[in-house]
Amino acid sequence: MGKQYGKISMAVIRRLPKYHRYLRDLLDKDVNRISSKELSILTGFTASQIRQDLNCFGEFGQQGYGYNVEELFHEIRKIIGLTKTYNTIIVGYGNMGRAISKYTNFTKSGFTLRGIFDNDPAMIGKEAENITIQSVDELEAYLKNNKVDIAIISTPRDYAQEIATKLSNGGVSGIWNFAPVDLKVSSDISVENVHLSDSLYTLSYLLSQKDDKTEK
Amino acid sequence: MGKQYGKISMAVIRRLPKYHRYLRDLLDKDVNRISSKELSILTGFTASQIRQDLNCFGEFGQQGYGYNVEELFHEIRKIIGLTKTYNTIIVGYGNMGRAISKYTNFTKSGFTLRGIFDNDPAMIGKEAENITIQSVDELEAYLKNNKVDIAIISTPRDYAQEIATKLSNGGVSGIWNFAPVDLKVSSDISVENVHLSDSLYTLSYLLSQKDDKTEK
DNA sequence: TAGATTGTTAATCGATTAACAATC
DNA sequence: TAGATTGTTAATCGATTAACAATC
Repeated sequence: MGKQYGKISMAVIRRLPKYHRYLRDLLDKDVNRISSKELSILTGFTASQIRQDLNCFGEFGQQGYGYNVEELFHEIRKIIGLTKTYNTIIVGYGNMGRAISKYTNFTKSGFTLRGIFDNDPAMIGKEAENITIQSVDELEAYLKNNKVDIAIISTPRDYAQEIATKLSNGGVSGIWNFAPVDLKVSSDISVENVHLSDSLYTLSYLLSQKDDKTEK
Repeated sequence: MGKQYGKISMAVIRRLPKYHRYLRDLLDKDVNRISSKELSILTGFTASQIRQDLNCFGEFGQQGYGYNVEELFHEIRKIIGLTKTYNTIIVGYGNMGRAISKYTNFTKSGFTLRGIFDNDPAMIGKEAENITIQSVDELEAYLKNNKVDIAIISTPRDYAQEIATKLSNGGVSGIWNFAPVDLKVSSDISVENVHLSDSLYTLSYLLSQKDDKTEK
């Protein structure tokens, strides 16, 4: 399932979701065709870059016409892997874990929540999102019996690595990590980090620099 | 407050929080000195890159010795702007807004939550985090009377641009945006996006590519 | 002093942009 | 057909890596 492409740079890969977003919007507005030039105005990428990006995956356009929005949208969905479904679990059901689990967009997109794990005895056994919250102690057994594609780590910082190791040994394919640490896992596992404080700190830096400009 | 530096690339800026993280860990472990070589092992950046990065902001090291951990940590904090405090508000108090507001790390770091806004009548007037939730209708008046450094947008997608415009007109310095849209605001405002679905889609792409490798 | 490691310049690598022939 | 726009190659730009003199 899904085509295997040559070596695609992370820079290109991280632009794919943005193409997806704008193409979906265009589709919602019943736009039929779009040129790389028009798409460049929307996305802020150059037309040249857009054509280069798309050509990593195939020839989706037509000279003199541009791209068919619906067709390109579906191609991008296939490229990203959104035509598949993913068995997902959440480990760490605190504020962030809950917020993620209730983010309906994900389930709608084929990321199906199958399990919730926490270490708080007060929580274990309760229901959330139609799933019974399990103890993290049962995580390893669960992984033996169930194929998990994506595990979401939303535990406190100090538990994250330990959980990641268990997930890694348990054969999980990918980890979506919300804990503020860089996980060490075997190289056959993909880890995507959401480092919120790193993001906020970046904003902090930009603001500090701005202050100075206006002061001088 | 804060030094004004030359043109620093975003690539460098986005590495700063990672330096911050590892230096804090080293400080916690009472490590006194560290060389670019040792730091490269921890962070995964090359030693050369680390020295280049740090030299954008000053000469913090010493030949033959390396860097003093405590000193470098505090320099990085100053560079990022973590020695200041920021008046912060949250607009959109759904699952994500709540999760962010309870993320104690932020308040500890000097990001002080001053206001919460939502458009749900059932919520307005209630207390959360010792703050009375206000109606978004009062946002503009609030901005007239209060200096807001950072506004967090965690509204549904379709409200985000409208809110961003109000924040922009109201003189907010920076926006930390959790809504899955690219906001159009005046160029003197810094916007830092947390596009969760973009992040998940990136992971999805990586998994799709992996599947194929193992199948062939 | 000798060894270690920085700060910094030069070389390399990769990503972005420009240009244009092919063609719808 | 003429105009538009792609796919793709070549040129440029910027970021990373390597090298090394300076010096603690």
